[in-house]
Amino acid sequence: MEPYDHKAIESKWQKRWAEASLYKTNASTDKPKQYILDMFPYPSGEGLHVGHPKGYIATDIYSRYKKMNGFEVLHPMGWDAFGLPAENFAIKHKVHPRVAVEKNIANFKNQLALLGFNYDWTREINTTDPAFYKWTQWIFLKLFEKGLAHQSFEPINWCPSCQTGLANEDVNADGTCERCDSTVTKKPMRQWVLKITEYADRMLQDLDSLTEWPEHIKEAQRNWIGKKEGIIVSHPVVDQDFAIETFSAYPAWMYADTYVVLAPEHPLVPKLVQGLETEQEVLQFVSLMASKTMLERTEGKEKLGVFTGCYVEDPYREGARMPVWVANFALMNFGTGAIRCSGHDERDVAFAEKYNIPLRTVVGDGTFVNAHLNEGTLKDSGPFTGKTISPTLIAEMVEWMVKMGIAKRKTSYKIQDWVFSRQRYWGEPIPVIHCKKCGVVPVPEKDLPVLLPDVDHYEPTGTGESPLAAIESWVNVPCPSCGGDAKRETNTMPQWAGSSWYWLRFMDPHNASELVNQNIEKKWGPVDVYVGGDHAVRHLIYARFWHKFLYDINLVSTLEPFTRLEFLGFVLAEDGRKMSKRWGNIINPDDIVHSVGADSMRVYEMFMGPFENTVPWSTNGLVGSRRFIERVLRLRDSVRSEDVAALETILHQTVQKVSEDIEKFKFNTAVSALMIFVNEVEKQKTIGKKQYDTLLILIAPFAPHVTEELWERIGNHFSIHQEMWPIFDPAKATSDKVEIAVQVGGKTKGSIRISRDLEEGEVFIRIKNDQKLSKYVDFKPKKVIYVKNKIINFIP
RNA sequence: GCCCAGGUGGCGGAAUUGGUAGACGCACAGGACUCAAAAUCCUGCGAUCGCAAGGUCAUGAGGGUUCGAUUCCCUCCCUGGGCACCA
Repeated sequence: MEPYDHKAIESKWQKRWAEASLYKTNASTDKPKQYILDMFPYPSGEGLHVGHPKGYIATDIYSRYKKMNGFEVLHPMGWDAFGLPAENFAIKHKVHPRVAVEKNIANFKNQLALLGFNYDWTREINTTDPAFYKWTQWIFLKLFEKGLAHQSFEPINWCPSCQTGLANEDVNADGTCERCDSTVTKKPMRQWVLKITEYADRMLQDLDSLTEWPEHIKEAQRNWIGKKEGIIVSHPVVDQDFAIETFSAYPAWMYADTYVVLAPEHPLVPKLVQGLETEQEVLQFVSLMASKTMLERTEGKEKLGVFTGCYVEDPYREGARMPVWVANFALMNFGTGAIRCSGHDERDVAFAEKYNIPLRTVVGDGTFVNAHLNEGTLKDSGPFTGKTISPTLIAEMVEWMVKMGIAKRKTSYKIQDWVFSRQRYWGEPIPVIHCKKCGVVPVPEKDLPVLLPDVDHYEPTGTGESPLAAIESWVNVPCPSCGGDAKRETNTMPQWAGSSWYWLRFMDPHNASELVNQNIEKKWGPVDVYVGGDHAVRHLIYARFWHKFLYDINLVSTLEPFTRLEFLGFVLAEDGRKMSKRWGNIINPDDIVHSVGADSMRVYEMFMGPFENTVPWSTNGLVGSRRFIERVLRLRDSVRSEDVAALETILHQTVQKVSEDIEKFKFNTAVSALMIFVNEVEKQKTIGKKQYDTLLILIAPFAPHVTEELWERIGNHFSIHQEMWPIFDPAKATSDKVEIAVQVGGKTKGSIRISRDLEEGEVFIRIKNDQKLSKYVDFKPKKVIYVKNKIINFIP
């Protein structure tokens, strides 16, 4: 065998493929389409580590497989390059973000090129390209036009280190910034907000239609949307002419409530305490809470509150008055910001005991019963006394409350509107103009894109203004409406803007006049398989939101952007930790390609384990994949012109297994099936030419270079990647002999090789005649259980 | 606390309309080839008792259903992920 010179082979074929434009998508064909997409990368300055290409390898294999099965495949790649990481990198290294991004993209492309991917690079896109972000801005204007983008002045999440406002999705569960881990504070400021909440219900409901999405992703999105159905109850304030509305999700327990709690920022608090002797104390408490982050405010789950001195009427119990408190645990952004509290909630009980507020219970004998259980028989509950809580009863109670005018049905969501402006340089300028006379005026479509101007200082200002505000020549413009003096919006869009619609651009990347040509969208959309990790909530929520909006304005033809989602598991370092500069355990794919070749790396990453599992890198395992390829190379010396009959069955089985496994993204077992076949060929010592061709085609998506080389060496025509995928014959994939287990009383005693589909009596005779097995059946069985081609079990 | 996904050899993992647990690969051990080493090839490799034939135990733990359970049911433990003072 000639030595396996992976470097020569890989560079030779990468060049040939490029010269032949082998991977260019043919847009005008009658073939069925497949749109196979990776979550496009953020071109960071660190470059790729071996974990990054895992998903790209999978989509590469899948799209090669689909092409060989007669599909026209759209498999593009692009760059998500706006946002904080590029900007922070640029500030740190004192280069313009544009320059840094260009350099990083070039580096990423070189690294990807080494792995032999079949991307159609003629469709490459970049979110920071004005030709691209023109349309990102255009979508914003449409959102604005439809009332889904508006300015807000509510306090928002503010990262003091990144010096910008953040969306809820950008804040970790522990209240830190997702990018830099600084503690996020609240800051009141003007910001642009997208009304994603208007789509919350549809995004929740349509999750059920996404049958090819992993359950855990859908569950994460359900949690994030956080829909809760409940009721709103209005409580007239005693001796006042206004009322407080509370939200409750457990209507069966309303008769147990004895007091009401308001969130510190509830707008009625100042009005409620105005002129009362409690005013000072309450307002002090409110401003103390306002100065704290949510995390600090609820630290240690300690319950803090203050009595307003006011009471409200309880519409459930005539004459009953409920004291009104302000407390740290009530949240303004859920329900109405006001709650009824009872003796059936641990938190409410703890608070009441601390401040000596009387409690009531409506279920049980005084020992604590949690309302969340929705179980038990009601007492002291007006017309419902004596009834047992059930879904039917709850529905009945709500209906009665509505009829009596006590309550209204209300749905509350955890998801918040999307804070869409950033006070940073490296993002799409928000295309609006502020005019003293006309107010907010959208930039006319003909003036798009609003180019991001060059600026001397792109560091964040920290003043709540973006660095763009300092460029007077850019900021000052005539109002498009009245022609008077006006100023441009200086906030930019968040990193997630461009990635919220980019899959549409790939379909039609050079179209200057439309966001998407609808004929082309109907041809390619939606994405058939979308592959990536991370972003279970953010990117996938935002993308679904924009896609639904684009559907509503008749630009796309489907309700969902991604039919099937494959979520990948990461590659850990060999030491089991995350690959990170900090640990010094990063493995660079360039080094692996250099030492064992791209093909070995590709095979190994697919063989490591199930695609969705997070698995540590193993250099030993990598060597195993290299050995497999070397064995395939060596097999070439065993090729003869006639097919080997003894290999036919297993070859058909292998074709079947590999096809089914690629289809299901079970690449690890596909590789294993290929190894089993190669083992068998080695046992037979010989393989037919056509059989070897078939084997090479099966391996081609996994190891495209070496199979192309062998394809040529064995005298076939360029290119193996344009061959048709082999079809298996189900009849030939089953052998006529089977090995079945012989059991006595359910315990396996041995096995016997017999003809397929043999009758029970025949099997019994074979076992009787078998030297080893006959001794196990020298009794008269009470019962015999025979499962054809599987087991025979003799019950004594 | 609630929800989701998992728990199988020294390691990654395979097998589920219930039917021989540990495929495939790695690591390890022994052997062949070699002056030697690497590479390659052959053999072994869950635990335990046994010279062997063979037996017993074993898929997080404990119960259950079944001729038969990694697979189905119940209770519990652990790991990873999402949500969480959410009314």
